[in-house]
Amino acid sequence: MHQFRTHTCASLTIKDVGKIARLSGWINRKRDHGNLLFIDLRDQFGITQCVIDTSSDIFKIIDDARPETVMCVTGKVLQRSSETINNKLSTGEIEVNIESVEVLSPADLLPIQVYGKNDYPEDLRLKYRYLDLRRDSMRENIILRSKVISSIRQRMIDAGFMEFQTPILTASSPEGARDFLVPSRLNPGKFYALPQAPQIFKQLVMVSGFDKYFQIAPCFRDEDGRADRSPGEFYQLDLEMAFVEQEDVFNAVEPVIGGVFSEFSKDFKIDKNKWPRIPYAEAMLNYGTDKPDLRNPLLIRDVTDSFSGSSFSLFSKNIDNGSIVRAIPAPNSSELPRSFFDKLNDWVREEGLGGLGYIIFDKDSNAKGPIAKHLDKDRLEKIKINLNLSPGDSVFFVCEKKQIAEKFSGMVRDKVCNELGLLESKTFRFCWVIDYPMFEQDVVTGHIDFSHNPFSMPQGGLEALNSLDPLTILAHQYDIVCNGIELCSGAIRNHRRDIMIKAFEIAGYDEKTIKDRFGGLFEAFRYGAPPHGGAAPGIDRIVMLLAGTPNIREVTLFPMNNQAQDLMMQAPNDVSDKHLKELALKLDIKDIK
RNA sequence: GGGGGUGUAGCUCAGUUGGUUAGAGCGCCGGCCUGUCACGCCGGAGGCCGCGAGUUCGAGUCUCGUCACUCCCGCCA
Repeated sequence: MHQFRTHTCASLTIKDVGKIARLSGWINRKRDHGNLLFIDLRDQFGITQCVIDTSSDIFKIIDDARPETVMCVTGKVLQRSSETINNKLSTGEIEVNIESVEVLSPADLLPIQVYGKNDYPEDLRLKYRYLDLRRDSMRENIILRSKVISSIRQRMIDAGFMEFQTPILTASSPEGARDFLVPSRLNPGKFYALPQAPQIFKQLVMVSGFDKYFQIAPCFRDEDGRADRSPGEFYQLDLEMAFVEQEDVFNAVEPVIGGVFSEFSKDFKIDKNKWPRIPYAEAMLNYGTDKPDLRNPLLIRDVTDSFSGSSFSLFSKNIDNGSIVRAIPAPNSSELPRSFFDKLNDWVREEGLGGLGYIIFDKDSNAKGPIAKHLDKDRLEKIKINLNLSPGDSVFFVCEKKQIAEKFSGMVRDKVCNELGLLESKTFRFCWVIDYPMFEQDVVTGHIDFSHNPFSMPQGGLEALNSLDPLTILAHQYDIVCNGIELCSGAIRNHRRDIMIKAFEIAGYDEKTIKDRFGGLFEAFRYGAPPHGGAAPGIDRIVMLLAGTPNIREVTLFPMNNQAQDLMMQAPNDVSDKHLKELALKLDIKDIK
């Protein structure tokens, strides 16, 4: 007989009755009836009830063992009587009568209970992560993550992509987030950086002549965390393809991500059709964000015309000074109490907006509310048509400079949707947001810079850069958004030195800057680079959505806390003077604290 | 770096207007119990009320500061 087990804790069934079985696992739960003792033995796969009574000479060993003790039990598989069957367990029709036992590893008193559904503070859960991971929900999430990654990998391989590894110790990149630095012993005073993404490497893979590349790639960025963003590190499905147009990338990525969501989302609806392609400008108008949640049916409209030159001077004066008015519909809200409108108004004020105008169209389509009387019939009618309003609907107005109006109209759209319960439930709604602007202007300094990343190909190529207002040039740059969450970012890359030089020139950088910052890639483009493009879906966020959790730590094996500390490993940690000396480093922390 | 929330037993939480010995459930320890599977019943241990000042005859409760955790803003090409 095997030293540890003949079966897992989920595998014994009625068919095994009468066999001698050996199981190893953790004591999930003890139920002590004095002369009769039940043990639920647990492993990754399930739970098997084991039973022993006082007549046995090993009773005391088991009676003394604490929950989470690891033990190996051997005994006959017994059929349970009909009234003692437990339908919640796959093994609920049988139990193992313990005839011998070996304690493989005793457990001390537990800082957090494994059994049960209690919540525990996150710092405790992180410190004792191995206990937390034994609990059902964490185990299920981590197994889901493993299956999702395995499925993604298989789908990519089936689609003709090849998986490569790119360096972890690499050069610091001047753009983007702060780098994690690693001192070089052999090159004193110099540092490696951990890659923020394998961006340049994957482009070099294309230049190297490989046609389709992917990698489940760790990415390191030294930025503060959020609920949906680990401080430090996260994983992307990094992919890149040669000789492709934008639609080729979409047609490669859509079935992989859509397929994974179909495979692992139990009772959620998923759009089987081609995902909508929403231009950035359209997203900012209709949804007030470049991360539109399509489960929300409300659409924002521009109603600047309807207020321009009206007797509602608060808005019309602002319009004269360059503000615009955006309107958010609130269907079937005319009968709601006054507090519904006041609360929304109070809320936007707390968020920093001057206030929120609104008009209520009652059941007879009469316009009510503080600003209705300032608008004549034609203006009101125009608003109704513009927003497709019916009697009984209301509409909110944000009057501000474009950027602020977009932001707040988007926030109000979300809020109204939540308040009215309009969010489509149990569904994943995907879209591509396309046609991002290539450049943006700093509001304060007026400086023009890349809006997304400098590697994207401008639409219209060199000619566009030479002839158009930079702020009107779009990039072959795209995101996947699912339920209002940015899942993926990608682009058709700029593979031409002449276009790169021009694009950087517009952003105020000379050729030397390109060489200094992206010398390896820029040099590579001298020797024949294929047109290429790709994308990088975030693995953690995909798993979060599928697991139904808003917190990334729930789908991460060993996460750091918000201060970027690993409470279990106690990282980051002090290092010895010897270690520092070897690296030619001296600490000087007083100026920072 | 800024703002919000939380901090009482190992854990989840209650604690009235500032007033006697700070409570409950889970867990732990002991006892009883041969069919439970959230087993049940009886008993017990366990408290720097995050920490430090202050107001007060008196502070878990009020004020200020500070620390920890968390959420958000900044940041995340």
